Amino acid sequence: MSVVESRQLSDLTEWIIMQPCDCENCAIRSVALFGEIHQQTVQRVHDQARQLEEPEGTILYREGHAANAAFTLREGIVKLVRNQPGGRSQIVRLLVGGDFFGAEGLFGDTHHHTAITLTPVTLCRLPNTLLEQLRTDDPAFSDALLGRWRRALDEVESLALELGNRKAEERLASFLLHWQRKHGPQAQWLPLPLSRGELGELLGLRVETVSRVMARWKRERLFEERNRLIRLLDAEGLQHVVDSDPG
Amino acid sequence: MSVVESRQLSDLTEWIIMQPCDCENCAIRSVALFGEIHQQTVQRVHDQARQLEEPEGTILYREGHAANAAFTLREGIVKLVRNQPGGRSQIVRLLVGGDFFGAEGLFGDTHHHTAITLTPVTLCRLPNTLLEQLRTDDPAFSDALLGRWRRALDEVESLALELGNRKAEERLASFLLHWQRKHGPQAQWLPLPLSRGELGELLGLRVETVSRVMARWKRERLFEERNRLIRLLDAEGLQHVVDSDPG
DNA sequence: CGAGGTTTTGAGCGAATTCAATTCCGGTGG
DNA sequence: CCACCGGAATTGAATTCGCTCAAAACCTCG
Repeated sequence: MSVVESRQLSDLTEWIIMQPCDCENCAIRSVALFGEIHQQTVQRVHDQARQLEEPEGTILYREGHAANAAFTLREGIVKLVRNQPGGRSQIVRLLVGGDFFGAEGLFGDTHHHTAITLTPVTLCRLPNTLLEQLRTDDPAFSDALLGRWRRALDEVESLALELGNRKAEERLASFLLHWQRKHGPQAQWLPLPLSRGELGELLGLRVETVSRVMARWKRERLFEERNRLIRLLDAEGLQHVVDSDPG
Repeated sequence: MSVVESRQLSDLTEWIIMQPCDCENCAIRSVALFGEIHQQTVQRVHDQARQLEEPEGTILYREGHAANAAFTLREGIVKLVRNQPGGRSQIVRLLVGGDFFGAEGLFGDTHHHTAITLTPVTLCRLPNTLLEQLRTDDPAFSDALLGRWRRALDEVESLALELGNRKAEERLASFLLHWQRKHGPQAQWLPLPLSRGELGELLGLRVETVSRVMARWKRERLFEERNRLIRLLDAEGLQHVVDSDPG
């Protein structure tokens, strides 16, 4: 577990401090869910959606619990975790600004993951009632959803590819490069708010394995790390690790 | 590779023998894509969709190629494969009767997988033009698509869970039980049209590993196998293998 | 400073792969 | 009908990779 104690998103007091979502001037509107949609729809969202901020380590919802709302992530990073009966768990997706998640309620389902913030986040909460309205009233909304879902499927398939076909070092190198791309290739210092254990949960490895490899790579100056930021010093070299599979 | 030589779905001659899809009385309509949809929509599909039959080993489409049509699988089994630069590949999904796949064209994308038949199949081909019409005209169609996509996401996440957290025997046992469930718990003999190598491609294991485990299980009479059919003799025992993880 | 969590490092073990060889099996042609 | 062929399945031996167990070093925060 993290050093941060788990908070629950359930206090009534939370609701009082929540602000209406500033949809009109939302800086990330172009990448967020409602980029492609009617002004009228945006207005409706504005009325019903609520923006909230949460610290690191907050459980936004739990696997198996009723799905009363979906979220749009504006700022920060969230992990979606799926648990196994046996006590282990798998991070199935890392969410960054602009991502939409938690809409299982649209199908009358409970949540399929546990969503936990890895950094302080700001997000918009979209109640089920709103989602239902949008789906029935604005066909562009369904299309947007469809696109999101397809992209999510794509990402998880890539993850399965990694898990099934690559060995430890390749997975780690591949992840670092992927993370770099996700934050723009020009970015120097990337946030990496994942513990070694969490990297393991994502890549199907044990803490010790992750630690060993990353410690060595730091010694070999393939990358450096400060606080929870990393900088790739030799992307070339990392790419070489990925490609070095004798398959 | 399989003993079946790869056929391509491209001959013009194929088109001549294709029949209009019998959507009205389609036996699997309730489970197929258009179960929940207007009569008018069904009619339109009837006009434009074409039913076709293909033998085992047919490549329906290739990863990276233009996505001109999607398919509904009526009978048979299809694998969706994703390739790695390094030459390896991962089966990301096994499709059975009623499944819908290959709709990447809806987003202007090329196909994200290679689709290969594992048995003789009958399927309906839905050209992009039809898909576009349906999406814009019938909101229920988008909803149905959404549901399909969500279920697919769910399955792939489960696969990632297997690949990331379980060891060889657990994955195999888990797969056999899952396959049993998929064909109805009461079914005695299940088709298993996957070679050992293909099971490995699905579960992230080498041929030899799969063969060793399955050969042992046959000796221990956990299941039996004839032609390409299997019968689970001790589902209890297999479940125990799955649960035996010390995690 | 001390406590609790995280990271690192070491040693030994077990699991799965690799390489290599043999057996099995269905189909083909003599 | 049977020998033969090619691909798939099986089995063995050696190796490598990642895991487990254990302990030490490191933070960070109270």
